[in-house]
Amino acid sequence: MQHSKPGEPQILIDLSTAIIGTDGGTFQCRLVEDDTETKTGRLPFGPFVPDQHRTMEIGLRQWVGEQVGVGLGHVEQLYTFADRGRQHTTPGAPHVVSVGYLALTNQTGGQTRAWRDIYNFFPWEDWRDGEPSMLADIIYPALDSWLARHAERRASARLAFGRDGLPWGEEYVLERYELLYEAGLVAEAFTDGRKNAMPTPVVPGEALQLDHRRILATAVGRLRAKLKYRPVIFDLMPQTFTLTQLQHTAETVLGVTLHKQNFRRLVEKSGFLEATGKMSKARGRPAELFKFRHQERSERPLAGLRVSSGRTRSSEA
Amino acid sequence: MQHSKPGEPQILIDLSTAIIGTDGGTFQCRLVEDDTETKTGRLPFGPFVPDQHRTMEIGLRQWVGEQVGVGLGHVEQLYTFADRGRQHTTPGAPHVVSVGYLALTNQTGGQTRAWRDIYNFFPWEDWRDGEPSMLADIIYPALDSWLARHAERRASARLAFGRDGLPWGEEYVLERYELLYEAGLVAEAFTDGRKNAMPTPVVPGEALQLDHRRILATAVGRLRAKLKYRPVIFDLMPQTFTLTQLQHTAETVLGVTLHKQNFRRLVEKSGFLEATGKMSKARGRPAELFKFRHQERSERPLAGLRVSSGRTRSSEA
DNA sequence: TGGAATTATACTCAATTTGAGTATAAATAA
DNA sequence: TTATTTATACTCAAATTGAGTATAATTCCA
Repeated sequence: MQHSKPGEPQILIDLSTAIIGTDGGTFQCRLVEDDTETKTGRLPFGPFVPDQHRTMEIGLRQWVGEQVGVGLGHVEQLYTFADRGRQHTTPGAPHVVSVGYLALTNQTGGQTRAWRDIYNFFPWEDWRDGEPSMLADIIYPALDSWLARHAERRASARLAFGRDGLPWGEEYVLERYELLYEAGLVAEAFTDGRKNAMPTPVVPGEALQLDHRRILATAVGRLRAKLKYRPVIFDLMPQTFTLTQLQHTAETVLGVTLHKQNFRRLVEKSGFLEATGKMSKARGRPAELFKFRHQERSERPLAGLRVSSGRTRSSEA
Repeated sequence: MQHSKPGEPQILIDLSTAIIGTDGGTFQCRLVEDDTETKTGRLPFGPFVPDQHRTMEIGLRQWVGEQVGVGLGHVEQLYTFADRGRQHTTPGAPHVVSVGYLALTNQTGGQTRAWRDIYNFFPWEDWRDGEPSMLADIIYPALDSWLARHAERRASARLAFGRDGLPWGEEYVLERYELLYEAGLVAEAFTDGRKNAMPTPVVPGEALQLDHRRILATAVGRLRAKLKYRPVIFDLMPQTFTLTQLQHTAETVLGVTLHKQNFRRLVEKSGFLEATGKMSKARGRPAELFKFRHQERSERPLAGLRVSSGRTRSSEA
């Protein structure tokens, strides 16, 4: 069990963070604008330097602090990606492993253009107006022709995309992206030099540098799953908010619409909310402003936020 | 964003795997016997060598294959640990980061003594005979005296150990172990040189080398959580099994007892089981032998295996 | 040989949770 | 002052869950 011999290429670890927030119905991720030749964006990231950073999370906070100026709420490690051929591809260079993190913030911002709508990168994930037509029009035909040659992936595709009567599971974001990558239908498959990749991406959706779209997919999938059993949604909210604002945030993250009255019932009995007595002023009847009870955070697992979808936005009109 | 400069110590990545199985009511983990000076065991592990291993999972399978001879079912990456002071502590040596994996097997074995009962390492996690008395006798007093000096960890401790009327959440295995470590009550805290650590471990439970008990705690916590929403339990079962055997496996993993009739109902309607028509022969009335329907694996998320505990073993008598 | 003990399985029933509404209240906009 | 918009309260049936009771099919052993 020798470790590495002198001649072997070094391993470097990159910490890459998907900083996620919402802003009035848009689902945002903080990107860093690079002046590289490629026009694609990237996540804030930087090397993990063990001598300077006692833990990876400390390193992450340093890079985020240097590259981005937002306060972070919940921070969580996602996954460590090390597949050859999906990171830096310069031959002979040290091998780079990336450790992906998810960080939540309630400070998304208009000030810079660095906040991008996450559904730009995964347009098939937004079902708030019903099933995106690109699924039936573009994705399913392309996927099916690939599945014809790769029958062993059929079951995964059924589950991931909820086909043949299976339900769409909003948390399978990574599984869907990975299938599209394997099938050669997204831009990164071509960039990474996969044999079956199409030179022009078949599926709509903007690419990111390196494996950052994969990390972002992992982040979104994890966040969607976590929303259902932990009170992380409050890290995306301002100090006080109405129940409708809270619901819109949940809908934005999950990419589906929810039944209003049932959402109310769920969230009210969860015990996480405290009425402030103040009222919001907007168009219709004013709504009560609530705030998150911090003491409760660690007590209850927030059983709820089960997805029981309401009507879609379009059918609501 | 320079990567590493020439003089900096190298980073090495270790792949460490908790191989978990069950055998007639015992919850087992495969350890490797080392002839080091310490008498503590370790998980199978080895370095990740990017030039030889296209992915980390390939590397893992190589190390497991070389050190252990079992077939693996479900394999899943757990977490990447890099805290300074909790891995190899030789000063000046390259910094080692460990990527922990969980692997399930149905081939645990009497042949070697390398299979150890997981509850040896976490005796407070086994509630099948009711709440272990060491909690009230040893752990809570010691923890409380530490919490008196660390009020900021009070809320985490309440949640992790289910105190003041909160329920015991069987999946918080890692959170409990980490609190005991932070409080200096387990052997590794002393080995790692934490200031508040007791020279003799206060809390019962065998230690492992390096941070392997932490990785094992992560594995058990993840497995317990996953059991409730994915059909991973079948990776621990032999080809055919009775419903009671299945229930015993679930109870062994979760560390609690379950209500028999309701467990039946849950698992029968899940659609994962196929009756074989054969019968088991044992003491009482023969039970039907079932097998896992592989085609179903990817279809249903196995909503169930909610923990609704039955009577404890002791009160059953 | 014939209970007693042991284990498996079927079925019941009340309490709770969920899904999908209807009804009504309190504002603004025209 | 009436339509529109949004918020909130309440209802009701279906499904799920928690906790049993009842009964069937074996082996153990006196």
